[in-house]
Amino acid sequence: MERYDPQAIEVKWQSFWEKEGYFRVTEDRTKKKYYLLEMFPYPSGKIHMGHVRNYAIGDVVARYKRMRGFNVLHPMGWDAFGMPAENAAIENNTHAAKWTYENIDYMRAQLQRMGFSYDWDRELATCRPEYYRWEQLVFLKMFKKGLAYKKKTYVNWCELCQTVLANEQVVDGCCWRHLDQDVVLKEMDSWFLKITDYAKELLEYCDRLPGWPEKVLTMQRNWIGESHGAIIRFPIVDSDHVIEVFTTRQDTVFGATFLCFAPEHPLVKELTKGSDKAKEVEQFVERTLKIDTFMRTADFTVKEGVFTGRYCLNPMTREEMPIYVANFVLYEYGTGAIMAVPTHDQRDFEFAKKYGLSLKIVIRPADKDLTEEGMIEAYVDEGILVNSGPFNGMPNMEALERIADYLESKGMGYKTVNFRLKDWGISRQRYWGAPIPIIYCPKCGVVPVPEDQLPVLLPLALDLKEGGRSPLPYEASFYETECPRCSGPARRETDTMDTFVESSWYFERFVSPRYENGPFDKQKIAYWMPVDQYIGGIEHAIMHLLYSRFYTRVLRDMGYLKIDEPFTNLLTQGMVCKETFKCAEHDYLYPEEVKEQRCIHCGKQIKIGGSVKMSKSTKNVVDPQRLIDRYGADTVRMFCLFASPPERDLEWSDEGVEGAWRFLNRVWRLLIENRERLSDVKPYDGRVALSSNLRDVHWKTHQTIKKVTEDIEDRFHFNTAISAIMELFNEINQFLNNSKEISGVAWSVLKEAVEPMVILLHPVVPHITEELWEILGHGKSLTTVSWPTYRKEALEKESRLVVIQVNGKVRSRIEVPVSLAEKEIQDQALRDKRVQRFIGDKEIKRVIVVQRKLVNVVV
RNA sequence: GCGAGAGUGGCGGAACUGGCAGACGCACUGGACUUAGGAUCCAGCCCGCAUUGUCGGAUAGGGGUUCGAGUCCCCUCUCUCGCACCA
Repeated sequence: MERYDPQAIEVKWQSFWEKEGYFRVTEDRTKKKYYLLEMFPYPSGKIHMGHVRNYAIGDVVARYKRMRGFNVLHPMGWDAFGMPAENAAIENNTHAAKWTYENIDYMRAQLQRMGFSYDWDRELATCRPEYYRWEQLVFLKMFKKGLAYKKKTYVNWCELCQTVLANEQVVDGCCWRHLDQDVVLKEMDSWFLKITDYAKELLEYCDRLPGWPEKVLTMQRNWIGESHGAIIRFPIVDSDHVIEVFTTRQDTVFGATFLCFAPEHPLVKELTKGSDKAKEVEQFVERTLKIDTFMRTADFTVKEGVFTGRYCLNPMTREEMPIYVANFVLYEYGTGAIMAVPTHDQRDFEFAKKYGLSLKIVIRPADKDLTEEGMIEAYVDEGILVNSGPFNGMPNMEALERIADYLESKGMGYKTVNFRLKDWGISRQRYWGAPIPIIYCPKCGVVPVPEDQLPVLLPLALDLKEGGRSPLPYEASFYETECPRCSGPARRETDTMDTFVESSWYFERFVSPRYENGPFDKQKIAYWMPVDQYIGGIEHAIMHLLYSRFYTRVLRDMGYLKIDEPFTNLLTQGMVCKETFKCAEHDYLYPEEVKEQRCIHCGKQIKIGGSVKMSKSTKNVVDPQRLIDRYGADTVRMFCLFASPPERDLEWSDEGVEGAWRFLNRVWRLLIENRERLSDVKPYDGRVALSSNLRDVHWKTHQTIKKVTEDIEDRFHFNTAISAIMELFNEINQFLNNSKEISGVAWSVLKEAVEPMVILLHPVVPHITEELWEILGHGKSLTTVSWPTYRKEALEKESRLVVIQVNGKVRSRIEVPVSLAEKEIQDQALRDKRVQRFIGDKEIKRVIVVQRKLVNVVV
């Protein structure tokens, strides 16, 4: 008998599909389009299990939709700019570009070996000028519309490296390359994209994305963080300055007794300049800024601050309020300053207690009395206004509105909506990224590179400087240029763009990846966009998806496309996890470093850790390549899909892979052993009456088609779809094993079961099914075969099992005809011997009958 | 810390709308076949039992709603993801 030889079969069909060009698509108006996209990978070296899982999920959907008659766009490309290339260049003494392109070649071959049905003609890499030139163009257009602007910001800086550090390069407040070197915050001029202009729309459209998981939408809503409130102006004593604060509690303004600045606030320096407080304040600011923001502002962190020596006036009471700098105030949120109402805000209360600042109650609860002296925490609930001049006696919810109106009428402030969302900082002081197309001219200032001079090429003949510094600011041939306006000597921007910019529009470039007259061909974009189904890791739930939604709107407002949202449906898949091995001496160990629960280096007993996301740092990775070599791509695909539903984390199990392998072998054997008989008959057509065994096979066949179709179509639960196919297989197999002689009718029923089984399996394990389909005597490739449909008549059964409970506990089961009336079922249930035993002589209080399912007798 | 999720046998998971808890697979145990088995086939497999019963208990822990809760509500615990320069 022919053995199942996945290596031979898989390569055979991969080259067949490629030769026939089955997955290359063009705009075909006779078919419904379906744009399926998985998040493109960063070319880090070789594919990992996370990729395999993500793309296996996508490939099932792509192949399924094709079989349902859709014109499926399924592209793949590379998110090719980024920091790991720079790190690898330093470590391996190579060039970021060389490293990246080699990785791409290797990983492309791996993806092809997995049999994913991509249209490879559309492949793109974001590090190619043909790609990033359009990003530069869009940047220029954004600059001209005021959507790209520069402002000061703070970055992590290592004095030894003389470079900016990414958050992940900061370890416990120190540089990752110099663990004894404190990271300092350095002020820097950076480019920002004005995503806040779209905050309102991005928020509102969260309600119009029914195809997205609710948890992702909730996270996005919270991230955007809309809050309604007011800006209130506090004039500074002995100064022309007015401090604006944002508050959602303008109802408490009469109780504001001091004011706090965020440490970064520029007015802090100005107000203390030359005063005796200057030094103390500066030291506090410096100390505070070293602590990262979320530790600094955590609830449990002690509220700290320093008095600036200056005062401002409460615009309502005209009383003087001391001005502080406080650790819990965020510069990035609101105006970077707050009015402190210690009686009605817990943080303000703690701060006031610590520094002996005055308290003034302005809201009184209905049910109890409050006194300033007796307060042990802030009163933050609703109540009636007191000590608030004309607003006394007003419920605070009403006062919110009325006080805002009053402030507005007196010019002391205005109602406003504030968002937590900040503008998107895109400047990176890095080499391996897309250059920002701006020129600085001593005479003309900030000048955009003329569009006809694009792209600003990233010079490839450069190496990273000491400490990983970008060579761009040191490379005269790059930065020296002439001003496009005055032709005088000028300097290029040497910052590159955040790689999130590339991934914010690649899905739009895929519709016309070689188009040379603009970022995309409008006709094609009109046909393909939006993406019907986007699939990727849950870790991108906020930033990547929000940036993409923003960027798509920017392109819309520039007239490039007419859609609002890029992704109609979203599937967020969980991580691939595995247990870890840890040795007391040698830290994390690879599985091959463990022998009989001991470390092979020192012989110490190892500790088996809980299952966490596969990663190099915890050494719990499984290399997909090894599995492909051993079992073939089909087995790997099957395991990834079978082990858990996509949105949950996947628990890695080598034994589970073995199980998938065995199942494919069983399917293979069943067909090979019966190939002659199966190819000789026609599938059962429903005309001849069947014996009960055969009727079960027939029923199971149609039941399985229904179940698998619904599992894939409605909820992407491939694990249960595969289970259902396994059940059908078991049914067929058992029939074959239990029958001494198999009639012609039986063979036809078996064929009616086996063929859909092969087709249903095809999206999951495309190679083996193609081979089996051929063995069954079919000429055409399975990729062109339609998805099977089930016959309703085949699913009808004449009787039904009804569960009988007494007081909610199952006590008996009866078979009843489907047509039996509710009353009849109830009677039959009550007559049941076992039920009677449990009822005994107790009184029947109530009987609940659920049609065709259950009877509950309450006694 | 804040925001969002998740928790079911030895393990991965199933139970989709509140209606038989544990489908399917793995591991394990016993048997068959075999020169051999890490191949294959058959059977068993949540826990408990001084009543082996279509008995009792059991879906992280505690409480509630309901004729009925893994599923809905409240509290607690644990784990995971995101937190704006990793992608």
